[in-house]
Amino acid sequence: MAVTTTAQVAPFPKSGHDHARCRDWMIKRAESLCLDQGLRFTPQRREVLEILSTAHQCLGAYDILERMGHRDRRPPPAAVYRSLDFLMELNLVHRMTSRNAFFACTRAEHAAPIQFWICRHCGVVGESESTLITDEVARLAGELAFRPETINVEIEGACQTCRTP
Amino acid sequence: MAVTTTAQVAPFPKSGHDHARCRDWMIKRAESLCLDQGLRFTPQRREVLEILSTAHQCLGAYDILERMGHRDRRPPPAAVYRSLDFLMELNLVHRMTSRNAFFACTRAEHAAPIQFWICRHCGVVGESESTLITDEVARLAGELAFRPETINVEIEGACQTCRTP
DNA sequence: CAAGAAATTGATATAATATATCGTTCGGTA
DNA sequence: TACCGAACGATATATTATATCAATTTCTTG
Ligand SMILES: [Zn+2]
Ligand SMILES: [Zn+2]
Ligand SMILES: [Zn+2]
Ligand SMILES: [Zn+2]
Repeated sequence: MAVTTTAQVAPFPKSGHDHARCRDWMIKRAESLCLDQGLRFTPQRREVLEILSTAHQCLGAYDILERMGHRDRRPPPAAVYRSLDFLMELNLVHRMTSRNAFFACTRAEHAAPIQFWICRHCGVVGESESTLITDEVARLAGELAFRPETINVEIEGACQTCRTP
Repeated sequence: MAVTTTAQVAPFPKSGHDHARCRDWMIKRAESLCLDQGLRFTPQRREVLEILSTAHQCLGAYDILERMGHRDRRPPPAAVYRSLDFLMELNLVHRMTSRNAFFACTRAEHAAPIQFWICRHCGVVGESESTLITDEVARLAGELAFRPETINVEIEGACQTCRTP
């Protein structure tokens, strides 16, 4: 495969965009993905993904929990983690390790390892997919005689919306 | 400043190297750094750094705690976190967010943001300093209209020692 | 449909990580 | 010595995550 030096950049979510549309798209994608793989997109898993995709930002597991089940009939913590594990396995949800938080993936495909961008002010998360970074990690790994298995890149800062009031 | 496409790579700690020598070097560096800046390198802070630099791998805050004070007279959790905060402020210690763990920095200077490499088997941590990755992050940030403030790159995998038994 | 297997969820408890608060001690300085 | 601020001790609590086992639901097969 050819190694390109250009990166494909995912759009950072716009400030005025329609969250409901995002959410519907992500839910439909989850449905078809599960259908294809013979997996069950249960109501609980759906609810977790709906909450994350509507929020469109990082949420902690207990933040998600608080929004589930309409006060009564709230599931135990383990249920949230189980749903999150399921969704992360399918790359429908990612974990932001620097915040112990989770967010819904906005990309159609994951061709390569991705980079996460999170705004400190509004908590909105963007994703990019730079092959250049991936290639450089591979090159460094060679020098270090290290075999990489997972690559985690998280950049915190300020998004455009929060810088231009 | 010129932008180079080569990266400066820190040595990954060798399997047979002398931990005591590492530790002594790190302690001396901390001493001189605190002296320069008029900061106090107290016995508690020293003990935390000694533990981390001797271990030469990621340790959780409570792992560090267990090794402090010789069973009796063990400080409370907050004390460890206070020392870690102090040491991280000086870049003498880094936090591995994907593991909620801490390790002693092995570099003399931090010219640029660094990348962390951690072996899943032995827990040993290496650091690299790739300007290429930093530059690419800056370029992506421009496209995303994002202002980066912290860049966290963590690569998990297998080190050479653990792959060649 | 009935029975059994497998996956999912509920319920409870607990582990692991991190912070808040406040009073005391320690170090340097006037 | 008296003072001030940094550091520490003590206690409590918050936050994040997992373990275990029983109950329920769903799927499979006869
Ligand atoms: Zn994604
Ligand atoms: Zn923002
Ligand atoms: Zn370092
Ligand atoms: Zn190793």
